[in-house]
Amino acid sequence: MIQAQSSKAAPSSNGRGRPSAREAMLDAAERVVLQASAARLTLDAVAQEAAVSKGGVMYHFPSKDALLRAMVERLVERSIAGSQAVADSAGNGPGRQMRAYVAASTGNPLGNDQVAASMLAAVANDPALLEPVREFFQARFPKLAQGLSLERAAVVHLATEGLWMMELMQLSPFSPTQRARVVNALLKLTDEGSVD
Amino acid sequence: MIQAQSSKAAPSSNGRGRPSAREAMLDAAERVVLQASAARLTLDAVAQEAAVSKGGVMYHFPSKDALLRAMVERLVERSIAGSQAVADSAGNGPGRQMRAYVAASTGNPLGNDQVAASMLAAVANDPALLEPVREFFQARFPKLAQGLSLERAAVVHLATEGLWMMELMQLSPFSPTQRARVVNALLKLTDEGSVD
DNA sequence: TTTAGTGTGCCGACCAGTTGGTACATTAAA
DNA sequence: TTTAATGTACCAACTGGTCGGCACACTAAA
Repeated sequence: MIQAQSSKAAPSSNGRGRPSAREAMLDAAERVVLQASAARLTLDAVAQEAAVSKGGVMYHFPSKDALLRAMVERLVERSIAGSQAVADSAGNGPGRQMRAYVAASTGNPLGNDQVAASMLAAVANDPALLEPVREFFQARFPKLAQGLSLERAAVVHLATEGLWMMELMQLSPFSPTQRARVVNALLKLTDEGSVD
Repeated sequence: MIQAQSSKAAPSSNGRGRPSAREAMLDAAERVVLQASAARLTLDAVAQEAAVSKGGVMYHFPSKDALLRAMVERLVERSIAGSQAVADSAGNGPGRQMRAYVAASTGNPLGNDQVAASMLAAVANDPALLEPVREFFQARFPKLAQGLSLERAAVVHLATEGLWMMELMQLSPFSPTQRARVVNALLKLTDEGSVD
């Protein structure tokens, strides 16, 4: 989807510097989803994974719904930040934004997995929770499409997200070599005018 | 993903003619997922939606896992059938298979919703359940790609699946008009050699 | 033709474990 | 001492699953 922050030096601080147990709990929640399943994302499981009692979890997230909303919120924030980083590092030539996005999205699969976990947990429990993600997508697409035709931009965007989602569900039919060729083709497609 | 059978005249019969309550229960399960969420797919909910007692559900599906596996199994069967129908209706020219697939996948969203519901239930509860789907994908891609370069075929395939998945999660940033243009572009891309 | 038996499909009560959530005690820092 | 942060104990509701029974169709012996 969108690459996360470098994820190591990233935010273990809560607003004003203190290392946040809250963040650790959200991380734990994502781990539960990735290592087990969205259905096993229970408050108990999060507490155990975060090495905290359930009371500790309930303090930061007064309900499971609140936990899920926080997961989505954080994933959107990360996505916005990552998206911004991508935007900054890329120039303004036609297709530059899209190219950087493709590179980032098809790159580190680890950071993306966490994003995926949160999304999965959200859809599984209540699809309406994805509303913020929807807004993010709608806001981002025009930026990515800069300098490209709608068609070209959409195809590249959809294919990139499609690849990500299929790999998330481990449904991708491509070998590593094939995958590399496909990613390359996507990058080439960000050159408006290129034949293939 | 792949369009289902015409879904009306479809199979309400169980092997040898008798209208199958089993199928009705699978339908009910999909409805629960679509109208509520994957997390609310409980045996009780299925029973209620199918207007049957829980014992009735347990008779046909000795465990929840069995129910989920049956959902996946049916979705794959339907997909194979739909895929076959598409293959038959399309010619053998380069890209014909892919074009028919794109048309079918972006066409009736209703049949696809049911497929989506089953997939969602599966990933949410146990991603390993998707194995049959994975096999289906791997077997189908080469057929769809007939007459196309790997790159071209992959991009169209991924974009089509991406569009489907994003719409499933209601994340698509496109207006109906835009969507039509995008689908059109995908269809055009099945003409190897076309610029865009 | 009756009748006893047999298998299928489903019901409904029950059970033990889990789940989200509450209430309150406890601790440690400011 | 207050207050943020966490632990402990508990609960009602729900969950997946078991079990005995029941109605019906069908068969086969009487």
